[in-house]
Amino acid sequence: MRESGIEKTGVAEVMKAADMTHGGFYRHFASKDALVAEAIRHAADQTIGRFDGLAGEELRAELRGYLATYLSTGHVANPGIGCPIAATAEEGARADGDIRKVYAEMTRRLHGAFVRALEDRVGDPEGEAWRMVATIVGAVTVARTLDDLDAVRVVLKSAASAARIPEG
Amino acid sequence: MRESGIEKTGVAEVMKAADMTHGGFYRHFASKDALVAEAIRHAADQTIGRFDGLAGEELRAELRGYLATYLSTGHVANPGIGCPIAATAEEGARADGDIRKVYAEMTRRLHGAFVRALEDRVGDPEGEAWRMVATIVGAVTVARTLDDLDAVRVVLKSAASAARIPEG
DNA sequence: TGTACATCAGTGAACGCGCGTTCACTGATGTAC
DNA sequence: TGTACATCAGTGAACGCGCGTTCACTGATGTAC
Repeated sequence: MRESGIEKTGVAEVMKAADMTHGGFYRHFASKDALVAEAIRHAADQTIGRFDGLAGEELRAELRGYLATYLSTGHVANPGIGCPIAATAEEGARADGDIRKVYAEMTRRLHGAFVRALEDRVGDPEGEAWRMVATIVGAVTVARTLDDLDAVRVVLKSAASAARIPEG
Repeated sequence: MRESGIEKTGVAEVMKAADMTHGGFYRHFASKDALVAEAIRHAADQTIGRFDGLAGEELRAELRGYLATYLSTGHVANPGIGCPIAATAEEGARADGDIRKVYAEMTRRLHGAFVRALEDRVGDPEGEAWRMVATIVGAVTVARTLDDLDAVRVVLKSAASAARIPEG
């Protein structure tokens, strides 16, 4: 879904990836929307769940690694295994019901990790965390529209220098 | 298309909006993809074409107004009349051919306006311009996933203080 | 241990629907003489 | 000025296709006695 878009990913395709026929799908999910909500939740767990329960320097170290990977050409080229916000937020924002909620939770979860990492380090952790989240999501979104790898690198580099976790 | 997504906007719907039946569509466009390319080009002209040919303080004043509108709750709530990058970049990045090119051009066009406005004002106009573009696109993208207007305001405010055109 | 039965994940065909695209046709407009 | 014809935007029905969803059925598994 991150790779081809939520809309374009069919139930049959998902079931085929699990080596099954599409008929059995409704033994597991009430609807395609239920699958989408679950899939986004799962993608969020995989990509930003690693900050849950972390704090202090441990959290900051984890976030520094995260930022380096996030702002890489590999992430730009491979939305399928990357951040679900950068890959599908526009589609998610158009949805309603459960899916809408899952997106709001996911964004808040990522923001929350930055807030915890910045507490006692900057004057306005909430605002500073939002600025960082906006910068990295925007950088990858914008970079993915470009067709020139050199330009992609410049975008990522300037975002990286603008979104840093203060040192120890 | 900005409001409902490119994929979800049908040829029949477009023709109906023009008070016609869908059959006549192909007298005007070779395919739906051709319409999409043209529509995005048009949306880009409408929203960021206003910087073409401007320079110096005139350009900076125009950009300051643009930033104020861009980072507003109105823009977050109304993708249909807002920035095509923030509304459809994820879909555009998945496309190929002409559509892909239109997106790359549009992003470069917005970036170019910021570069011209920052020349002789900052050390690294290219990088600084990319940082600003990433920040505002990311802020609106992220804000649209949120379901709480107060949180939206915080996101926009911190992006606004991070993306400023230097005075005078 | 062996038999009868209930459960339920998975199958595969079928459904209704909306989509992009095609096409024979209409009818208004403009040009040639 | 009037007539014959070409052009072409727009109509509306039809097409093939892929989609989400339903459903009667299968067959393996587990439980009760």
